[in-house]
Amino acid sequence: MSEVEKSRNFIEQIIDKDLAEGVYDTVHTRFPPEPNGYLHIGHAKSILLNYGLAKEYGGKFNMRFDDTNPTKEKTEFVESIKADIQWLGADWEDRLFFASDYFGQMYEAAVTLIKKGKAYVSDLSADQIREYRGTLTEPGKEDPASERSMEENLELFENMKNGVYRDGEKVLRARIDMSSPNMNMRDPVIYRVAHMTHHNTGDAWCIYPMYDFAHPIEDAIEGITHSICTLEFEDHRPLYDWVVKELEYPRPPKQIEFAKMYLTNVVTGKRYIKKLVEEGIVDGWDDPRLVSIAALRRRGFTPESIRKFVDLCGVSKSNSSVDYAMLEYCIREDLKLSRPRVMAVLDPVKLIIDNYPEEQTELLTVPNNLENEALGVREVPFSKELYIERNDFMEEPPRKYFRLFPGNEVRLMNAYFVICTGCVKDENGKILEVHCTYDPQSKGGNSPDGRKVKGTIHWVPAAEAVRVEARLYENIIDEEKGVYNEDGSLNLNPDSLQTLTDCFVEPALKSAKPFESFQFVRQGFFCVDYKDTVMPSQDSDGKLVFNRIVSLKSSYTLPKSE
RNA sequence: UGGGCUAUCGCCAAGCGGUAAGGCACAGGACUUUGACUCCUGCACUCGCUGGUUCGAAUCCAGCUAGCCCAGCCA
Repeated sequence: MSEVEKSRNFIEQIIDKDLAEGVYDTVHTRFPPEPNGYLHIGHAKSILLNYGLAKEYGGKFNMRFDDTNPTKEKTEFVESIKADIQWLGADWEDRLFFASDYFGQMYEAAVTLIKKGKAYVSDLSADQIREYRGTLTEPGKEDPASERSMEENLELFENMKNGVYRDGEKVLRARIDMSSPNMNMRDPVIYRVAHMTHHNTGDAWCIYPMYDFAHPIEDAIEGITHSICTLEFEDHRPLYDWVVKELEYPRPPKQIEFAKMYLTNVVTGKRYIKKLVEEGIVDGWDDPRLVSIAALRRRGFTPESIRKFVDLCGVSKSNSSVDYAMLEYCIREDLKLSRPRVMAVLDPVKLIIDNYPEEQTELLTVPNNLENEALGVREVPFSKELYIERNDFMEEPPRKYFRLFPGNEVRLMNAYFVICTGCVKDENGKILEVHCTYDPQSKGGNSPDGRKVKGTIHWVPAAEAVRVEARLYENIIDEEKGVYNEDGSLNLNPDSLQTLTDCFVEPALKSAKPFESFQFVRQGFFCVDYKDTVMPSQDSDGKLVFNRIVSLKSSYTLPKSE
């Protein structure tokens, strides 16, 4: 009766302690993307982690665009990022912020540092700064400008703001320690000159704060308690702490780092994806073979499945790569009880019931999902000519094959028992049609005399079935060789997309909507592709396209015989 | 080679001095209106290595080894 208590991850343990010791009396998190691209599965972990923590502790979660570098940011990404996060179910309520809205406060903060003698304007070029910074093993040298008077620094910084200098001519540096073993502490640049139009502030500013200076201020302004980021920022934490300390924020936020999540055998790098898109190998950043949030959505993953996945993966500080099978498991789990289980024939061959009345069609009422009655029932027409899966018939069956072969009786799912009587082939031996006779007493799939059949196969009515396109997607990268070949070209799996154009689904699916998912008996889970689908209607043929989300676990192949 | 971080089953991941949770994957078996699903069962005498402390260590100490990150006026 008592469930095993779920172990608390290391971040929860830190928060528990902070709360217990009164360091904070609430939990306030945030997700701070730079609007310079689309979100992928890795971001989902960060989003859901931050949102989940806020919810768990009854705190708040902010959405904030970290737009401090106008050279890389665009408004179009702001909208797509918001849409993805909403789809995932992370609710920022009325707390949507832009770092650029704090530029005024950041400027004042910089002035404060200058007045405290903790920042100075440097005349060094980017190259010189690099040179003066030293190397990993050698300490850096003092900036010649580091001893400038406070008054002069104030004037110079104001000039920077007023546009007297060209890009790169002057920067503001924090005065910390040029010989620190931590490169980030060697008088980091905190403000640079950039004459550029910002997507949010336009031309109001020509100086922009650097991440290391801006981020802690953003967090402090918003009252963030736990500023969660990824491992590569660990070395920046001393600088983060330095900023909030020098600026004397009362209850400064605390930075906590966790390991990014990687998925095995999928491409996540923006560079690679850009190349795939440019070369026309994928049809955009939402191509179902990719793992951007939009791609996963298009392929048919549900927000619930992503949430479950992130939850299952856990949080830690060790770099890891999660098996793609875990993601597949999560979507199967979600869909198998929540979506109808319908019949689709991907590789059709005609089945003719010789003793079934020529002109007769009956409507069979079948359950949508045996394990979830709430999903109701639907009607499927049944008549003399049907389509069945080509591999559901074998003229000479191997051992343990218990579907259709001459003389064998099987059940047509939800319909009747049929006994196979043979097949018709063309001159090349290709099977054109399979013949059988049915038992009228076995309607619904059970015989009154109680006899059993070993096999049950799925079918669609030949006349009424809807012709559709099915796409079977695989991960685009070959798991053996990696992303690149030796000559630098991308190493692509040529079978990453298989399109089957001659498929049939039950007529009930004619009204399927974009993003709607179904479980196709023995074929796996499919989702209507919103991008390519043209809904069939009475006056047009239309086009219904299904993307396979994930296949069933080996139900498609015969078990190996001993 | 300076600094920071990480190392527990094929993949994630608990564990925080008292004698290795759980999930995915995998393998058997039962069940089944599809062989899926479901249900059982199995799956680390061992925690990167080597020493030490202790009645007792994956957990503490020391020394190694391996991997990741840092020398943007990116975030």
